[in-house]
Amino acid sequence: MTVPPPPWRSAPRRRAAKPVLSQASIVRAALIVLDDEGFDAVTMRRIAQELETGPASLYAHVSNKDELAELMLDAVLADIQTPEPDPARWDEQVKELVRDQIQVMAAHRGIARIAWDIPVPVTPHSLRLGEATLALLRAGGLTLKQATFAGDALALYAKAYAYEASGWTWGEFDQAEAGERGEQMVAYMRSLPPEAFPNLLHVGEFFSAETAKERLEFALEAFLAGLKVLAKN
Amino acid sequence: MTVPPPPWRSAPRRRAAKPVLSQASIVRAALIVLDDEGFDAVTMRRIAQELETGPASLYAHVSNKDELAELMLDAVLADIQTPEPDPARWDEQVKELVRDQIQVMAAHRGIARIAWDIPVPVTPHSLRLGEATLALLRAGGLTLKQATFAGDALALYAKAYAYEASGWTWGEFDQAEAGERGEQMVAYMRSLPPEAFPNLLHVGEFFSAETAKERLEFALEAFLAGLKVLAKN
DNA sequence: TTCTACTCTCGAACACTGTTCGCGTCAAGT
DNA sequence: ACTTGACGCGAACAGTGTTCGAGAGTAGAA
Repeated sequence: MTVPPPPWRSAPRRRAAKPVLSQASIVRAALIVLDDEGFDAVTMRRIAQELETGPASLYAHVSNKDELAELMLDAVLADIQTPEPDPARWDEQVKELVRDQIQVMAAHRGIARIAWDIPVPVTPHSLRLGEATLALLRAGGLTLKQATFAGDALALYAKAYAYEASGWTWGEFDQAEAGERGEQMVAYMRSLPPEAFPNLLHVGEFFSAETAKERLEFALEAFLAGLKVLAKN
Repeated sequence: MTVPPPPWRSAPRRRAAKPVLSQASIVRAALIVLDDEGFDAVTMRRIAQELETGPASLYAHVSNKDELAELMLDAVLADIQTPEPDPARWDEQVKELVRDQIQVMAAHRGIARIAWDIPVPVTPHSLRLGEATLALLRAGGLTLKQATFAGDALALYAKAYAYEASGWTWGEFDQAEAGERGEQMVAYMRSLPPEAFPNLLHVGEFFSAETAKERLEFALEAFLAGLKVLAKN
């Protein structure tokens, strides 16, 4: 029972009025929803709503939610610049690249979660990052095989770290609740039986959100120091 | 409109006939479903079906699906034995502990995925493992702070590795398809433009499922070598 | 200009999820 | 023997990703 539009009012010509739907615009909208409302809010319906349309419309430009996720990740990774390898400070460059990856993922809370849902990322910027990492590691004197394995481990750790970090700042608790939760954590650990948990007892203070960066730096430093040892054999 | 049971047939007295519902039995059933049919099959309905009941019945013993996930993880971690620290071979002990964690998670494909959904694991066996790791690292001469950070990194990497490994053997493709996918991978990488991806081009062969164990060993060796370097300062 | 062909849009529906409500039934306590 | 309280669970709700097919709009051909 649809009624034709009244002839005295010019037809709104919606098609031209609102920006055309495209893969890029869908990805952009999805990222906006992700940034504003978090991972759980990124549903096909919510994205469609953002574009003032229905969920079915998205499937003309994106075949899957998984594919959309891949596109989102790639769009985010595009912000990372890859350096020219400098053999004199290759280790610092590797660290920098990992830091950049994590920072970019932190800028879009929840993208790390999405990254885990993608089995093998073969998008353009993923490949670019992979190649750049390999080049740096080779500049450090590692064989291709060693570089491959090291790059895999670094990528894995970066994703894991970013995911955990996004959990801290976007679990289900908002910023205010996070601090409270942290203190509860410390208190709980202190309450453990001392004879069974002599070490864990005092760990609470090292585990706050403030030490997150420090934990990252430690892991990077240790791993790269190890790489230098292995490279000499 | 329920009809009373016919009097000539003795009422089945179901309540006593089938094993009583309990938290432990629910966790057991959930793990069976996970092992047999994978992560996606672990739904409240499927678990209930396994126990010959309805989904609502589970909520009397388990408040959440998240809580159930935590219980499942803890049940799996129970299989890991924690060693007495031996300062002479602490590094080998750390490796062994990480390997055990990964192996146990590989035994229940998909449990790694569940592990990521748990923000901060504070179940009994998680704590036991954490304490054991700290003890080993301290035996290696690390300060408590260093040990905490190192343990965090190792736990993160173990979870990440286990998750990726479970993806290879249980993505959406079954065993036969996995090999095919792997070869497609190699072929695709070979087809990349050589001037832009001189290193990635030759990486395919190192990335098969067969080298998974080798990658793990490399990462462990590098990280622990790095820890030894850092411990001396 | 008129008709056709084709692409894009999108309301409605399907099968599925986790979770809650509340009725009924059962087993033990008084 | 009767009450009581806890547990089992059918049905329903709100939400998910995805598909179908009719409709609208545009562009090209006759």
